[in-house]
Amino acid sequence: MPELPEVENVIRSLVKKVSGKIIINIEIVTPNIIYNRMEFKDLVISKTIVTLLRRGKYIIIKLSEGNLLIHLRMTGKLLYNGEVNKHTHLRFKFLDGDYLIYNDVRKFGRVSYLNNDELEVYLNTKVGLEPGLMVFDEFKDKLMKKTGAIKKNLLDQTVIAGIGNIYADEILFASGIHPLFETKNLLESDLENLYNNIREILEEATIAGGSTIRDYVNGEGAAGAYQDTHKVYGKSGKECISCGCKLEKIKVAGRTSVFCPICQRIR
DNA sequence: CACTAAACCTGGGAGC
DNA sequence: TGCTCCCAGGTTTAGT
Repeated sequence: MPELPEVENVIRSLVKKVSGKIIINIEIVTPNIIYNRMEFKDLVISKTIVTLLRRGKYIIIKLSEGNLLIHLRMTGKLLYNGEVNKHTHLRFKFLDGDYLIYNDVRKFGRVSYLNNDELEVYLNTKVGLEPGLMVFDEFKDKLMKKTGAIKKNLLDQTVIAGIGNIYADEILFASGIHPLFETKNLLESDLENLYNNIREILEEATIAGGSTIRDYVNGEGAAGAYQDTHKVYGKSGKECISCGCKLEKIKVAGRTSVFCPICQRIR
């Protein structure tokens, strides 16, 4: 489900609500969701939530000691005082009676406890450039070290963090680049277009509350609106808004990719 | 080393 | 109505 704009909206919707809350109990319905499940309760109960941060698609809940690292994968949701149902796998109860639940239809998401050193090591090895903070030269250097198709490299979280299947397709369309275009053949002008579109599209999507295709809602249960702005994602067979020809669908790096064969020609 | 397929799961939609 | 098949905002691991 969630890519950078969605994860960012989860955090923005929750940070004021849960900061300062003291965790007094955790109901673990589905232990598989948690990595260090044996010690998890002992490590987390009685800690206070300091704040929420995002790195790529990861949610970091900073505690008075240590951190919760959460990845929502496809259908994970963090909900503040949300509805407990058969997809609720985790429930953090606070001293004041409020609570935070982790719901996930497909159970792909993961939650773990990491101390500050472990968190830093993990993020440094797994998570690449932050789109809103990266400068052009580091973006170019890191991307041009990769081989193969540009779409595969945009989805590589160790290069740029936070781009998923929706925004990769939207970014490539906005940049006029075919998803199978070889990264090594990108021109300087292509790189500039990509850099600008990555930042602009993710920022606009974040402001719109993210994209809700099916499941996504923020921490208060509110859907996003950016799906109304999508130009290619999920629109195979429809007309290109720019040239009017039919959008096509191919598989790249195992993911469905929609593009305009005229506006995104392989040069 | 690089790329692909399978695995992890459940549910919605299309087609029959 | 109901069954089967395909597909899904992601990542890791096993296999070629």
